[in-house]
Amino acid sequence: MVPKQPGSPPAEGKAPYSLRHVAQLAGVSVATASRVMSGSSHPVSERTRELVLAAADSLSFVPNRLARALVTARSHTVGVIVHDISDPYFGDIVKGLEDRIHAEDYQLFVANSDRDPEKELNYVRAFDAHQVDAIVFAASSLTDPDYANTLRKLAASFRARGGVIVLLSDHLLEGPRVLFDNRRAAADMVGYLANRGHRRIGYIGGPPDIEVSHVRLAGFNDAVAKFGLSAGPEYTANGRFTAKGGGDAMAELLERVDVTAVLAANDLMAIGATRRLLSAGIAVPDDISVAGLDNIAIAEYGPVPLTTMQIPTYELGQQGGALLLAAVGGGDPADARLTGSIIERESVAGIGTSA
Amino acid sequence: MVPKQPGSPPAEGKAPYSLRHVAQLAGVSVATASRVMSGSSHPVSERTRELVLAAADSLSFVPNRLARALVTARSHTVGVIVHDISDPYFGDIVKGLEDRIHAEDYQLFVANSDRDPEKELNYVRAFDAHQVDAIVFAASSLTDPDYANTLRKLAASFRARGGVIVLLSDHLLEGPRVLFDNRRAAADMVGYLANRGHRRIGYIGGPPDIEVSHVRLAGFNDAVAKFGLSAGPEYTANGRFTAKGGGDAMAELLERVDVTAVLAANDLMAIGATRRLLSAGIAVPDDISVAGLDNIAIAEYGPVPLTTMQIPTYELGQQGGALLLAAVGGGDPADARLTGSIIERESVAGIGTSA
DNA sequence: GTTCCCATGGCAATCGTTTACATGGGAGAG
DNA sequence: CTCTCCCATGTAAACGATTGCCATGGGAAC
Repeated sequence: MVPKQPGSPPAEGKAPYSLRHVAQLAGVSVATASRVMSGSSHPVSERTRELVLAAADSLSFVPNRLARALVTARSHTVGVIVHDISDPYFGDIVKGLEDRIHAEDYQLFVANSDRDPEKELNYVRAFDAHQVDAIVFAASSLTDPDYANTLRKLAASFRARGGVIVLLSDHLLEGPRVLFDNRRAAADMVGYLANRGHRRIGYIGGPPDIEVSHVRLAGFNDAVAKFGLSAGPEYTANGRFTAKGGGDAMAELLERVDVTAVLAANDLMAIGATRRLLSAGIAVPDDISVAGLDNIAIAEYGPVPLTTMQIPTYELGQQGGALLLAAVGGGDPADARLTGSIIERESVAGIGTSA
Repeated sequence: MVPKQPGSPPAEGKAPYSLRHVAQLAGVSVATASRVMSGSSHPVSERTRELVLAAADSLSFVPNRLARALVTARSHTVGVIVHDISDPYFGDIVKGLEDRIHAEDYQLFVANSDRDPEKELNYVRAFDAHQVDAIVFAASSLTDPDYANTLRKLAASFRARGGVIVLLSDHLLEGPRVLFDNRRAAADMVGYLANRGHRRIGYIGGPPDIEVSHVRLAGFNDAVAKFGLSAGPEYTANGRFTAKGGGDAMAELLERVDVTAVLAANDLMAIGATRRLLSAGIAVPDDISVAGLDNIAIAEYGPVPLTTMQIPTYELGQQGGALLLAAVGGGDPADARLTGSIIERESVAGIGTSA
């Protein structure tokens, strides 16, 4: 490694200017320059400060955060692991997270796990190697048993280093979490329908082997009990989480019971159900009301603009960021629980009221 | 700073184990341990290598990439600046980019500019400070003049350091780029309609002050000329880039000319146009065919499943990643130009053919 | 048995910061 | 006019890796 002349012009491939150049130009020591640039609490006279600032400015000095991270053991970076960043659900979360932490001058690494356990573990290792201050798991943990063990070990060693882990969904790891209450979301939506006079409400659920199906069904049942609605297994039908799945389930329901409203486990199914009703000559919402959950982008543009529940994905990310910042700062923040808000469009009508 | 006993148990908040620990456990020097762990070309005997590897493994050693970056002047990180990561257009790009660079062990920083010049510049500075090896601008540059100047300066100093800049859209900066050919996309879509027998094709354009409107209109005109279609200003109408804008423009067009097909500058406008036709009792595609551009998620679920053109966003990101890797490796990669592919759904019918 | 070479490994400088500790000097108190 | 004390600054040791250069030593060649 060839020794570098202090004061020499910056070489290609190296940082254009370092603190040494700034210090030299300002006629002070590197330590003093550092204290000015990093906003240290160590006192520096006003005159010197200005000298340094002027020097830094004239060189367009950009401090090397990696060097700083090396000594402070804080990189001011955060890594987030999502299943698929092209999915707006995660995109929104990431946006909320990024907005929040950027306000405190943190940078965000993004990783796509593609739901592959091996890939996800590698990202955790990579984040660890890059000394991130925190890792955010935006999605639920996977079910592979080897993965669970390895992840626990990695998490432990990451934490030993001072790393923070935040969870935005159900997860096998411990740590500060912020969760969306799916059960309550479904219940609230049924409550909304009940408040508008509906007593016979059907439920179109997703595949039984997916966690969120269960949770939302439970919420549906909660509300059925709470409001004393017509109940029974004949009021629910299942299908895949697609428009077609929703349509088929709707058809099934139609044969069994006489409902005035239907709640679908997600918007795609709600849209499918709406289609099916319309093509059977049943008016939505005049004959049957349809409500969804999730408020995906399509919801507004389906056959009938869909009344549904917005999942606060942006807030999920934002709250996650807040938790993370608190924890990195040494605090022990409490978990957060978020609820959705109902988006009223045109697929739900009232019964026996003017609404 | 209290001097650290080599071999002492790792302290809270510090890297659990460093190369020193590994070296010590393996009974070799730090230099040798480094050579093994980093895959250096410097020869190390097989026996020693195994010793080191075993030691590293037993300590679950994770090399500190920041320290490495400091000396090698390569951080193995990349920053991408998008307008809005919750927009699937950018989400797809980021996914393609991330997938590509992850294969070479690079990590990706993501930043949301929100189309704010000041914010964008700050991100560039932050990325620079974090020593990213490359910055990817996923969107077009903004128009603020101060921004342009400052950005040029920042880019120059970033490059002086050895940084690479890649552009995924029209941009004031120079550098390797990969572009989606909007002009050709529009032309291809018109060609598709012409090939199915349409001679009188209308164009619903976006606001004149938006660059992409112009480019797509130019493509439309290219094809009109090439295929000798009915031409004239009466065949085009403009509106805002929304469903309503498309509907209004469609109505305008309807009053002026008698067309058998319409191309809209984007899918939202195409959907709006379709709605308007349908509510005027004009069948789509039987009376008039409608085609869009972009293939947004809604395209499939509108009043009539829309035939449109898919923008290869994922590939845009992927190619960007490839260019970046080549450039970081010291190469001078050629620009790339991508074209879309037509997604045939149900909004276009043939004329005088069986199709 | 001597010389030489090359494979292997260690020493130490270095990347760009931060920060504990040392130091000098001026102001205020006595 | 001294003696403190504190403010401002500097010196130098880290942080955890990489790598140029040198040292060593065993085997091959003579």
